[in-house]
Amino acid sequence: MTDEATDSTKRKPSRIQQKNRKRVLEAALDVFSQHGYRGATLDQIAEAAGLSKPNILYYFSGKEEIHVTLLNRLMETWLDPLAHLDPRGDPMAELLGYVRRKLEMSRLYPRESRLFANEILQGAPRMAPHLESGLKPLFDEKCALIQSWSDAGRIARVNPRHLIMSIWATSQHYADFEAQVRVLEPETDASWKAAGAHLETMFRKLLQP
Amino acid sequence: MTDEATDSTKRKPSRIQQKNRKRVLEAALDVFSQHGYRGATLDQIAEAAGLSKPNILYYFSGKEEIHVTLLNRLMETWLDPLAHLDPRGDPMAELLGYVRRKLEMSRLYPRESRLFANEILQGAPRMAPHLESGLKPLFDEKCALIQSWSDAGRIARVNPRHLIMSIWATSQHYADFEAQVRVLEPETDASWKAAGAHLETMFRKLLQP
DNA sequence: ATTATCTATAGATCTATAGATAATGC
DNA sequence: ATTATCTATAGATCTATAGATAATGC
Repeated sequence: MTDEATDSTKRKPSRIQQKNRKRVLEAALDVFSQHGYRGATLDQIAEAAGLSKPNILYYFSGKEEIHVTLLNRLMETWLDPLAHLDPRGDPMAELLGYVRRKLEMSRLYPRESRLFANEILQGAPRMAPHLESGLKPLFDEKCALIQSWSDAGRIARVNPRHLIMSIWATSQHYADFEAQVRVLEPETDASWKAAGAHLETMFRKLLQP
Repeated sequence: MTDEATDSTKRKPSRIQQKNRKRVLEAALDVFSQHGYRGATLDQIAEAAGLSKPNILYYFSGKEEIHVTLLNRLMETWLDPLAHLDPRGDPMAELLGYVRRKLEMSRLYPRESRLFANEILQGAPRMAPHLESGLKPLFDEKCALIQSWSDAGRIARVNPRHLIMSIWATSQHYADFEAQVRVLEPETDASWKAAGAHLETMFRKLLQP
């Protein structure tokens, strides 16, 4: 037998397979992050990907599979900064570093941030399981870590859950509400710098023992 | 002449007109806030309003008019807490009061919060003019006020624009990301209390001169 | 031989309107 | 007489598939 033992229906993806699947996902990220799941159409994705609509459905079984694939891929990237909160590091440095990395992700990956925001905003219909299985355990673990730092007096007394949520809220705001930020503070570059300084000050003061 | 001088095509709305328009708007708030503009359908709105679909279009000229009407109405309510930031009050009390009122609005009007979030997230296609004409002047005015408080040493040195955005981000997070908050912190009542305490502490520390 | 792409279109879903009928207010 | 509601449906938009044709890899 020459099959790969795991699944006889699966063939190794060709070069073109891989490349075109990536193009579709890249285009879909654009479209889904801007219009949400239902607001996005295969036509828009096809146009953005430079492929025909039926051709897209040759690579993915349907609209939903594209969306789910994106969400699954992003989950990991998205949790990465939190996962790197190091129990052995200096608490203040670790937490401020986390804030910085999180803001950096908003700056560099605003589409990813908006894709998630859209999904959560609409009740997380396709991501609820992932939140339970992926996010929650990590969240609980890091809350315990922060709690231990707080108990040991290495940072101020603070509610770990709401601390983390505040970090998410403030950093993601700049990506998710970009259309509003742009109106209120048109100087983009300066704005990101000022945001970083502001968040560092805010969380430093909050956490100072 | 017996017409009302302003617009001869307009008649005073009947009792039923007013009541049914309200029912439609109430239902539409439900549906739009959950699915976004394109994700919402007139069928869903009609169902939620308990009216037939053509009947809804008897009261509104189309889907877009319903959405725009909602956004226009909400803008005022939404800006109200910021508008009440009083130059004559005690700076710290005013700002912490603002935080408290803003969080309260998230708790009491999560659908309104999500309606706005959806609109902004998708680039504010139907609200950009309102942001410029309604939000921006008020925002600039209050930023100047906060700056003057900061300059006078009555609160700590702080970037007013990013302070306000942080207040928005943290308070609205609890409404907009409710689906996620629910997973991570299932005890709803306790969560709102803890959120209030957390935000008060955070902004008090930030603003303490 | 297998993989990739295209044209054409089925079938579902949605917004909106036409036109008839019922309810309401003088 | 005017206002409100209903049935039926036009016309647009969308997802997905069928089936033929072209390109690629042994």
